[in-house]
Amino acid sequence: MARVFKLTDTAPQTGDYQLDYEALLNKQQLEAVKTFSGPVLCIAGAGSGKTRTLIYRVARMIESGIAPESILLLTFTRKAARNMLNRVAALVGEEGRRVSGGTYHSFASITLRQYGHYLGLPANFSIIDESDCADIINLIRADLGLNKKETRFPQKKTLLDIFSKSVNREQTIEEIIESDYSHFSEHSKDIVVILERFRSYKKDNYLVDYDDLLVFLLRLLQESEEARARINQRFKYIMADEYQDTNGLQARITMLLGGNKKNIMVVGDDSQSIYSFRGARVRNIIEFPQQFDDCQIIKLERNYRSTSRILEAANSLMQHADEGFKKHLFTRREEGEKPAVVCCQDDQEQAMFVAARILELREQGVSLNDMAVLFRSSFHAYQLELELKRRNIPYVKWGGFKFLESGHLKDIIAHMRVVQNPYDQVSWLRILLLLEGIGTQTATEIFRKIKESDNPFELNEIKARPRAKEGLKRLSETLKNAAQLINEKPSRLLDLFAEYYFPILKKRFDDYPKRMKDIDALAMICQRFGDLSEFLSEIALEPPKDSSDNNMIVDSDDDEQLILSTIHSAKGLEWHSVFIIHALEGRFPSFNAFKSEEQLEEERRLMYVAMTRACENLAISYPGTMWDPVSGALLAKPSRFIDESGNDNLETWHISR
DNA sequence: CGAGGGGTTGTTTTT
DNA sequence: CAACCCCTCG
Repeated sequence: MARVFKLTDTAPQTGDYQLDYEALLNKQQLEAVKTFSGPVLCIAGAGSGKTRTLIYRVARMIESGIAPESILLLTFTRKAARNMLNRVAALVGEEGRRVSGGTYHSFASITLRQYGHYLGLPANFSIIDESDCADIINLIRADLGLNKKETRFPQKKTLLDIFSKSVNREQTIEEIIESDYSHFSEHSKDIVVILERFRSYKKDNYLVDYDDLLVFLLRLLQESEEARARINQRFKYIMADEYQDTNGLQARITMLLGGNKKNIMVVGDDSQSIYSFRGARVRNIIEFPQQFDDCQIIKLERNYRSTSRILEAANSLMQHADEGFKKHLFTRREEGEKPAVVCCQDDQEQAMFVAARILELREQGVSLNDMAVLFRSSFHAYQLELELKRRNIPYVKWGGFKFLESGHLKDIIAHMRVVQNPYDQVSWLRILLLLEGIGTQTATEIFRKIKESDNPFELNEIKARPRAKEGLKRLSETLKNAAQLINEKPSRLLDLFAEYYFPILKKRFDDYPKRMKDIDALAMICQRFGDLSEFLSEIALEPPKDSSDNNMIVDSDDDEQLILSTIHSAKGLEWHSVFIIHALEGRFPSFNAFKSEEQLEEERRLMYVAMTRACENLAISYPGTMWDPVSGALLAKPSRFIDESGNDNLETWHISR
């Protein structure tokens, strides 16, 4: 009898672990945790303890003697990464902090600073965010005279969307225009010209945008064998979370990071893929195993989160979906209450219902922190926000609004950028336009002079109208002072500019006290950084957008707060009680999704994500009728997803006044 | 050329 | 409720 001897390079499993993995995990979770080598696909249904599994896997690796630095954990948000590293540290101690991790974008940023020279990219490149890109595109468009066309020409934001889709979906500009923006097809030549100018602008100014980060990282791994070898040397175990939301570039990056050993574990759930609008491909996770001959597939189907009533409704919804991996979530939790379906008269009544029900639950002892209201798009919550304010219910809103996108903070940051890079055109224009007596013409003219000058902060000689003199002088003085502080902590610079900016703020905005508080909050964040360029690139990469990042943007005297969130931002989280509002055809599913079957599928998965956030209580509500100003239609049909969740699984509630 | 008023527009979702 | 466009006045 021949014996097949299986070679593994897994550390000895002698059982001398500090943690009792067998007792702490279920069978499937344990299997995922114990398998270190080779490719592994872990299909983790909603609430199945995915994060727990990842954390214990890292813990066990470290306990087995694997160097924490050689483990790379790629997650979707930096918040998730930080959260995970904290939990690992709580399990195995400080060693856990040495695990490498972050988003694909932040990983790209760090790696490119180190190895970018292999591509001819200088280490001090600046990362620019979306609105920076939009500003640059605006400059180019004006320069080309394309802003004064008789026929409708796409807005800067739309142009940026087209460029970004083209990168992330790996299609040509023409293809994107044809499929998504066919009404602009007559302009496709001009759009391509703008893209070319945009690219060379970024190259000349050492600017890198979000999409470039991925493109350059992939190129680095593909083209420089030396860089790839060094990176593979460093990272021996790759784990990627939320793999269903990766795009083609990210998938190839993951494969290349795996090197020859292919110690790659990807975790995700094809039913929760909700980012195809920015190029995510469910295919990545579905076809993952086919790229290897020895891929292990582990499914986590036991749900620990929701009551069985909620789970039944969610399962029923997904029976209408075109699923990749068949799975059926089950729970051993109690039955619980049926999810409620609440038909309200209109938007206003819905807001009143949600607010009143929240207060009722609050009376019953549910903390506001354990409740959340979820919606498809952030503006769906406007009415509710008014109602909550009226009733003094404290809340925080996630998604939509971005802290750093507000004008006053961008102004401050523009000043800091100019100190870092005195030839940054977009920032110069921005700060010059703030001055009295200076408009676009003068500002452009001044910048031309600055570009040729050896002493860019010397503005006193510049010719401008008399009323602009005073402002220019003050700006010039401040910038010269700032230049002295360039190697100090960036918060000193920020303080300097905050003082300089205050009179401008006061004149420009009536609500300046509120905006001043934002600037203070930014100063708070800034204190964490020791170096100007570090601050500027971090802030571009992950705009801190809510108080949950311990950024203290919200007054901390309310320790109990209700969460309002877009479903996208609610990913991975859970609450005792969840409200889903505006479940109305045209809102959710959104009008924009009626165009194609795939987009409707994605809306359904979005509803699935929303429903599975709830542990005990779920209420789905909709206004009976509502006027939609965009389409000019009267929306009056409840969302198809309510029916699909199964009438037997739901309980209808009526409102009485 | 700049400032300020007024009207219009159109809003998915995020790194 | 923005951001944007267009207009008029100084």
